[in-house]
Amino acid sequence: MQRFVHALECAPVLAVTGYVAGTHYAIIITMLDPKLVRENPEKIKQELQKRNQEFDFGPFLEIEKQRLSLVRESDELRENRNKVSEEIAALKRRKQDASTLIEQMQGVATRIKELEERQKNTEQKAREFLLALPNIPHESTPVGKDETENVEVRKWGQPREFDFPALNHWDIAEVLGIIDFDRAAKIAGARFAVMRGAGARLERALMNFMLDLNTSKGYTEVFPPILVNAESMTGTGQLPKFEMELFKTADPLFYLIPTAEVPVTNLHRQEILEEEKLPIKYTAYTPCFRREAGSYGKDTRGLIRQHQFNKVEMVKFVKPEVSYNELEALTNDAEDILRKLELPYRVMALCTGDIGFSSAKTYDLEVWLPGQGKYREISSCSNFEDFQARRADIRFRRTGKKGTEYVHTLNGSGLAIGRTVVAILENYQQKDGTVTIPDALRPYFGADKIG
RNA sequence: GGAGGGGUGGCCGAGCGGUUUAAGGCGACGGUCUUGAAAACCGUUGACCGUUCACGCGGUCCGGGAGUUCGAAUCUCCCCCCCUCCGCCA
Repeated sequence: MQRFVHALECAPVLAVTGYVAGTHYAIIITMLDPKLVRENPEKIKQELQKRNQEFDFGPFLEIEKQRLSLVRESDELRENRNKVSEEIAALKRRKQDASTLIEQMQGVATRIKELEERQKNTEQKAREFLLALPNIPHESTPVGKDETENVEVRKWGQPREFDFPALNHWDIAEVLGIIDFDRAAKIAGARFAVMRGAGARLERALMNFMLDLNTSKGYTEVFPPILVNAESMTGTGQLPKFEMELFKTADPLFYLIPTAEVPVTNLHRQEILEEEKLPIKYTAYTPCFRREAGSYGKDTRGLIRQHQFNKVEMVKFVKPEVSYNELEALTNDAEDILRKLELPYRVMALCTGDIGFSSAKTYDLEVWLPGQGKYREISSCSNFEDFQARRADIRFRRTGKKGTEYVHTLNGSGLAIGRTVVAILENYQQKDGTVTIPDALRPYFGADKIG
């Protein structure tokens, strides 16, 4: 029941296959800081144990030792080569014989090539190891083995008391004729829906409502491509591990985004941002596409788990020292949507055993669904710290300081539209089968009820 | 799909095998001059890896990859991206 927005990050850890993006520029594909891992293996190992995952750092450290000595040796040889090449150039300019030096350098060239080959080899191995390491949980992330040990942080709103049996959203929708699952199955397949009439309008009203609310808080609206290349999927961490969760096109190859996080975070891939531009805040509406492989039998009915769904996302690029304040603010912004819609919800701090691969801390927002008598995930707000930024190479420069640092990236749904439709239908259903529309949504919806 | 042009430092732009350790310009920063500013003049001006307590030193980077060579921004091959025109289509 927990997994929705971050289903991707929570898929079982697969073997890393040494994926190499078909790329026209080099991607930095480390995740945790290699130097940090090399120098504090015991500490990292302990931190990752909180996720119930064991890693053997021995082979990695051995490889790194080899790699560094190769780097040193080939750097020295190259230094020598550069110097001698200059001498050769000088001799030739004076029309003197340089054949002895040239002969010497032939051997050096061979040796350098050999070392480069071995260096590349060790780099690849080290990289594979680092790629498989998940992010280190933040100290405030509760330690726990799985979703049963997530911690409820706060609760808002009182679930409504019904004087009639509360229906599931698909039953409500059927009576109203606003969602057509059967015809969706005909034209596409299972896990698709046709929104119709007031249903389609509700979907559209929610998008606009959420985007307007987010932009009023300083988020810049973007409408990005929903097909992206392999580099972008690698930058945010969907590739190589979670390829099975993605839809893709055949020729040419593009990936359909599973969340707006992918194109929006990648907006600044391989950029160095100026300090005064931060924080950068984006909000984006996009359709999202997920294979939902491995979730057979889960939420097969209704709108909860679809191959295609709409979502409004929020993404932030911030300075490291403020990222946890920004996470609280981001979560509050997502909560604000639920409060304005007057939908009861609770906020869960995911425990170390349940947070996503790239996340250091995650809050899930769970909305009350009377039809199921349960709270269900409707938003997931995460701080990735520098984990994604390192991978996607997004840095910033402090004004007046030399050098660069990685930004911290955060994102959260605000909100998943389909699940918001579910929540409205179930929470606002009336005895006569109609559904009233929350006050805040009426200007967007253009009516005060459905039916 | 067809034809052509192009990818060089924050930006513009030269370079087409060895005084390029990437010319020159713009911008930015520091200084001189000035009551202050402008102008002028002088200087500085990236990223990454390794090494060092530090100053520094070394290496790599001219779209990406492979090759030729003692030596590649410069030559060869493959790939990617951008632009222009034609065709086709929304």
